[in-house]
Amino acid sequence: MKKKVTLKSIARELDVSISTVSKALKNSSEISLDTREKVQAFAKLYNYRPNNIAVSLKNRRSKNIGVIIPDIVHHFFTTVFRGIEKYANSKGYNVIVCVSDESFDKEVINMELLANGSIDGYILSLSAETQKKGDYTHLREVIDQGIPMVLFDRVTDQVQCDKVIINDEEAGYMATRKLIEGGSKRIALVMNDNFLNVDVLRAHGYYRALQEAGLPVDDSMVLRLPLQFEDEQKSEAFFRHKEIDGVLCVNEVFAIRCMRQLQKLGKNIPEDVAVIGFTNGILSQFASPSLTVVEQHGERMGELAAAMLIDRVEHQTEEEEAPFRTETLEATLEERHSTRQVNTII
Amino acid sequence: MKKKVTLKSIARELDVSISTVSKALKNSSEISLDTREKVQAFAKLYNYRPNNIAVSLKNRRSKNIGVIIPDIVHHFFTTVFRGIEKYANSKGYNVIVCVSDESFDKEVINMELLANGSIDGYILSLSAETQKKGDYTHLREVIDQGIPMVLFDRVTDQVQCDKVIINDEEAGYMATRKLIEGGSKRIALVMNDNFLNVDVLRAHGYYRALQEAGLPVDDSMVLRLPLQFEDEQKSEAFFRHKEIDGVLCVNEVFAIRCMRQLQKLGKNIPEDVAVIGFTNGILSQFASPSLTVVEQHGERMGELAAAMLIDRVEHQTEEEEAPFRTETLEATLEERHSTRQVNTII
DNA sequence: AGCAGCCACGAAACCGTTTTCGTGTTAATA
DNA sequence: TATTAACACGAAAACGGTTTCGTGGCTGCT
Repeated sequence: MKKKVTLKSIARELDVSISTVSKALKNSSEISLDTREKVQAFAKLYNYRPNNIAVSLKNRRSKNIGVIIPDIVHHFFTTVFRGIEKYANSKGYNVIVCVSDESFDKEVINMELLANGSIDGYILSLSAETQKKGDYTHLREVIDQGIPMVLFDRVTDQVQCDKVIINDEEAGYMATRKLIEGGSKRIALVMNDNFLNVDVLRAHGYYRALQEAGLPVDDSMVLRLPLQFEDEQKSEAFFRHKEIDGVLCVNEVFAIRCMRQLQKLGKNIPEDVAVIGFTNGILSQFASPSLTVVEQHGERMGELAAAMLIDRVEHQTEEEEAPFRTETLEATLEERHSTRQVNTII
Repeated sequence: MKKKVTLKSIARELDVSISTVSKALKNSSEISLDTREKVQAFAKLYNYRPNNIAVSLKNRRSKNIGVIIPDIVHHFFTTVFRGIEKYANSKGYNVIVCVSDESFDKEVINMELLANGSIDGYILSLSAETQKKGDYTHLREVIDQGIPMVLFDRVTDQVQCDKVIINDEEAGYMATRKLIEGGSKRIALVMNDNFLNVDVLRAHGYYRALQEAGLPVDDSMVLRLPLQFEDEQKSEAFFRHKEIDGVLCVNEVFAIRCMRQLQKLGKNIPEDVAVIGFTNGILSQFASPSLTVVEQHGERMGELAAAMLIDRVEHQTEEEEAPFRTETLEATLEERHSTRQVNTII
């Protein structure tokens, strides 16, 4: 193992001072051309690279951003992550990822782990447990310490910071409208039983569309499932005993599983029952029939979150900060074959 | 924005020296109980947290590990990542992720970005371009600098370091055997055209199984597709003009797309054509018919890679290092409905 | 010759820790 | 009473950079 080449070692070899080496490598005009060239040549030869940690300590900037997400084996979050990583890298930042695993405690621990100097700011999406619990003190503490933070997707208005979301209420409305326009009258909603804010908003949109269309709003048409959809019987019973001709699901996996169960019960999709899910993942494309979904534009979401965070990190001043922003992306409907075409003959 | 509380600020407030504070917080017996309690109480009150960067600089350990993967929106890699993250976190390490995007240049850049102090070691899977190019100097440089590295899945024997792989040749053999035992005689292989080492090994296993069963080994039965499967026509033509009763695909997406195309051509799966893929992802579970796959045990792979890396990081000495290890996990066959049962009546 | 001013460089502080090595005070011992 | 050991703490170096400020030597001008 070769010993590291540092400013000090270069200075020693070349019999100049450390400061001279440092300046020479930065091509400072303070140093004579002769010395500059000599130092630079030597540095190149021995493959000198400044120590990131030392630089970080000196300018109190790590050039790292911390990303905390509930799950990593998950299409939407990886998509967002890709956007974050892409943008961050282009600005010279690295990304440290922590997975909260939908657990409040892990979220807190992960935040603390990163809180002290490791990162310049956070990008995070709340864990299900955190949203259920409604305890956001760990977020506030971090913000109070002056560490910038951007919340995305699963956000809360209990915390003041920058946020990036999609128009979930409108998206839920739009998707439900789509089902109604396709002729569905008895539309079920399948959501998590974990009180995710996004689910609540999507449900609002769903209710609004039903009301507007004069359709009955019936809470028994709402199926609440645990995050992992373990409860096969519950959903099976639901679909068996309900007369349903449309289903809106808050994610892709729910949608696919519902389609399977409906098909097992002899229903044709989309003829008997039309289905729409959220998240335009690989599953939706390859399902049969392919699934109509609400595209959440995860990658743009990630880029935007990273841009907002880095902007704030780099313009941090002692004076009052710029006001917090909430950017809302427009969800779009990706029509495939699990829904019927709009009935133009009314 | 509150100013950070540091050892220095605590020392100033309590009118003791920095060293006393440092020792008191570590509960050193060198410091009187009185002072210890006083300092600890003060630190707790003001929520003191040691600066990670300073600690890193001091002990030349960042407690970060760098993970470089070709893609993040990808079931297998996220699964491995989950294993890495889980293990690393349990040992107090954070994980910095960089995505090479299957590009050689990005792989090199990412490695350099992390090379100087940011991380204590790398875990990486080679990009397709790197494997095609066969240029591994960037890896050797890093290893020469004494930074530990663990390669997983897409590895090369051109580089001496720890590795974690599955028995790809054997897995390819086993999967092909499965098809043969189900009665398939004309078995196609669908692989990447990018010379991934894993593909080559799986192909070897495929050939071996064919030969052993006395089936013709015909190179025209091998379909090579670009990484993203953009070439719909090529595969369509392949399946249209070949008489095929079994397909082995080197990944899940290939398998699903092949199934779709075969179904479009009026083939029944598994009756007319049996299909096996690699990667036990969400897609395989929900496809119709559900896909028989080779389970690669990504999460265990990640854990193992992290364990090997951290072990090496923490036992780094000036003397000669422990010899490099290559750990091989056993792939297993996850049987679902895209294959026929073994024909017991011979 | 005297002075200003520039050039090229070095000393030193600083970022926030850890850790070694003193050192002054007190109590115990001869 | 003198010596010593234990105790409790502080000074300072070190990790590897950046940056400010100072300074010696030289040039050019009057």
